[in-house]
Amino acid sequence: MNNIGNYSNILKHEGLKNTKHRNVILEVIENSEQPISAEQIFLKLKEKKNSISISSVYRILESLVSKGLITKSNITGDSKATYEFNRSEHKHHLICTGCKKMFTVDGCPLEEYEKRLKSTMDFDITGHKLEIFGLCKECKHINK
Amino acid sequence: MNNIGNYSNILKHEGLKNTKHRNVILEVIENSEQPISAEQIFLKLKEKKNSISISSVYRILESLVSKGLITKSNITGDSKATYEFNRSEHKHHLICTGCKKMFTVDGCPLEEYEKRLKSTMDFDITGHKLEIFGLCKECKHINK
DNA sequence: TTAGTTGCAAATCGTTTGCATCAAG
DNA sequence: CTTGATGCAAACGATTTGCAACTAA
Repeated sequence: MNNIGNYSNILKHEGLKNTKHRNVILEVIENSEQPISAEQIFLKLKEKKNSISISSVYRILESLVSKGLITKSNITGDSKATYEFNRSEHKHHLICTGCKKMFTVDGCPLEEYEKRLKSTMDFDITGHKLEIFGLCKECKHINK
Repeated sequence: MNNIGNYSNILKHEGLKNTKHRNVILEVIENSEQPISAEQIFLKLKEKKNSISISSVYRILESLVSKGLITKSNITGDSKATYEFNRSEHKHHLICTGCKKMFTVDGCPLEEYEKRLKSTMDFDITGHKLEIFGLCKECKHINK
């Protein structure tokens, strides 16, 4: 619950105009427990009586990604992209293949490994995507 | 260069009919150095004078994925899905954000980590996707 | 013979774009 | 005022689907 609806400093710092839509979208993404799709954002704004067109959602998301404020992924296996707030802490997600819920896990097991790769492969590593699949506490018992 | 065009045993074992198309597609995927898209497969078959419709390519890919013979990912960042042969060895890819080439690295740094997660999160892990981004030997000098 | 497989064209889905209008700086 | 932001509808690319013809088992 940070930045209650006020991201103007951040936006100004990135050279983006401070519009209501950008503020609300940043708020929605920052306060979302899970990575969220463009359509889900669009619907959230509708709930909040903040009418916006879906194309503007996409355009805003693109600009926020390009400024590094949020991150885009295509992880769920289906075709929709999802977006998440760029926090300093490094997190990954457990994705339940049963109920499709995502669970966040703190920390990242890859730091050492990446250092090793950097020297053995002569490859400058700038980032990674890691998603772990399985069955959550509840779904493992349902035995589908 | 395994299974030179003959995957009939594998297909029979999975309860899939042994058609020429399925054989050639499996061959193309198994012998591809990198994850390959549906369209690339379609074009490869054309080269090989094995005319097929793009919709059949998608249908075959879907059935091979569901049988666990190949794996589908949406990793490249753009919207196309890619497919790779399911080998027993576990491999990941370095993706160069400069030239978009992929480099395969053997081994996987996650086995221990997953065991730990399994106990701390009460989550049965069945798999994961890991892709590492950066700049390859050549592109890091270009300094874009 | 028959259930599974294919090609084709049309449909769908997520996303992007052109353009005229509008609003923030 | 000027540049960037928006809404709308149309365009787009990747993938899916309905249906009739076909073919492996």
